[in-house]
Amino acid sequence: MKPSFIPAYYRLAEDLKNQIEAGELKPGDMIPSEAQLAKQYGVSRMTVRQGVALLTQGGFIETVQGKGSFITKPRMDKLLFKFAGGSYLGDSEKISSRLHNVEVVKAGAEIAGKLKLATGTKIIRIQLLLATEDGIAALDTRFLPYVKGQPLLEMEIEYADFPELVARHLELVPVKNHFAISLGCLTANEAAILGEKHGTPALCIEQIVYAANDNPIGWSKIVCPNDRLKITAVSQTF
Amino acid sequence: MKPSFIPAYYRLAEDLKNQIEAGELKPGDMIPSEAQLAKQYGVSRMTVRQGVALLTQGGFIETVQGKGSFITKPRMDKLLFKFAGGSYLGDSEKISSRLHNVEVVKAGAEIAGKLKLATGTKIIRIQLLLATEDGIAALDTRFLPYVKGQPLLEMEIEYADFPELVARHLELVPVKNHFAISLGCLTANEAAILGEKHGTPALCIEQIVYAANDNPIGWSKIVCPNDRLKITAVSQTF
DNA sequence: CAGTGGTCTAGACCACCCT
DNA sequence: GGGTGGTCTAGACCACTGG
Repeated sequence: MKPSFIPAYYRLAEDLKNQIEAGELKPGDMIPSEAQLAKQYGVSRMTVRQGVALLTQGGFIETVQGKGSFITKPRMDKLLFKFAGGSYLGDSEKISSRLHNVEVVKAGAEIAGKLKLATGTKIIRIQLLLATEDGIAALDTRFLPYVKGQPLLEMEIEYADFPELVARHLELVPVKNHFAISLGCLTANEAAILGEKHGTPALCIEQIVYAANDNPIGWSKIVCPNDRLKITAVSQTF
Repeated sequence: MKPSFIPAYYRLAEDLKNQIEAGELKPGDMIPSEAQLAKQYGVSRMTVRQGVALLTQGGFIETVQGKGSFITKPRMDKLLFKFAGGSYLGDSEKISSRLHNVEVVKAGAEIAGKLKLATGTKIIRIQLLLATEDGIAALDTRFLPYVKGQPLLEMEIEYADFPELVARHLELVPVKNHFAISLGCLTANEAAILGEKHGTPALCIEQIVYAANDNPIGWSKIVCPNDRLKITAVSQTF
């Protein structure tokens, strides 16, 4: 309120956070009550609550009505993966993508199922080659419904995120992105492009983009038969 | 304020959220100003702000000082993976783990490096076999520093999360968990246990648990030479 | 300049928890 | 009951944005 370059609630939150990180307050401990903090810092209770809310958001404390606010144990079971760029590949890695081909094809049973379309429906297949400094790392095959009179620009394909690309082509807003990572085998087509044998084991990263109402609007599968792709994540406390 | 089973700020947030989800408010649109909403709902501005804060937290809007609050595009590049149970395996899958062996061994160069210990330091190696209904799926090999006079109970090993186990053994608080997923090959030891050949390609899930000051206190490596393990995630909007 | 969000107050009443 | 957090008010002043 008075003279302070930073908000009072922020100072309060930082103070408590420092106490937690210094170990003065341990998991399970209760922080001072809002009334106490208000008195101690000479601010109103609403201001205290604003500071406490920050800590709650940051996952440092949990508040329980009628009891108090308590220091939490860091959670280790929620992991945040951040994907970047058109290729959705991990973190700090330097990965470049190159367009391999674009074709309009008829949906096979598998793809038709994933995109909830009838078998044989025209769809667009885009294939990108992903490379690190060590050479070609993986193949990204993407499918999206074919929309008549909606040309795809090469520029768009190479530089847009997949959800972004799908959204632009279909003029829809993507709302959900589902990922699955597993060990799989190269299909004949994939093997041919990558210069490997059909059936070679590979890291598979599957991605389905949904619009509203759980309507699938795009499918992507990255296959990597080598160790050049690495997906990393750090636990998050919420 | 008056009689309402649900808080006023919550009603306000729900109203706006519904308008967004119904498409009445599109990405980029500005929501009514706080003053307008206060008047419209007959509540004070602080109450409005509380509701707006909810939407901000939920990732539905972004507020810009001096301009207003605007509907955001859903983010697709942040993915939340949830791991469950001692085996850290994906989602809805039914996976059971069975203790294979526990030994005190001397750290080789690789493990010593990961845990920032001197080569040859005594460490505990725990190996768990993971199985689905279809059979054995993977091998989880865990390493943690050996602490004299701190026995490990089998119960603990089988049922605790790895970070939890490490924490209990070392009497430290784990604060960070780093994951890396890639394609690797079975070591001779892993292959022998799993009944596969040395060098067989496998899905590798590496996990390092850190305490304060980026001090590594545990390392785990899951190897899966088949397709029975699947890691899934859904995009999160923050 | 007017309009917006950002911070803050000094109270109030309520719902919940414990003893 | 007394203590806790949860909600809410009716103002105030500030900082930032835009025309």
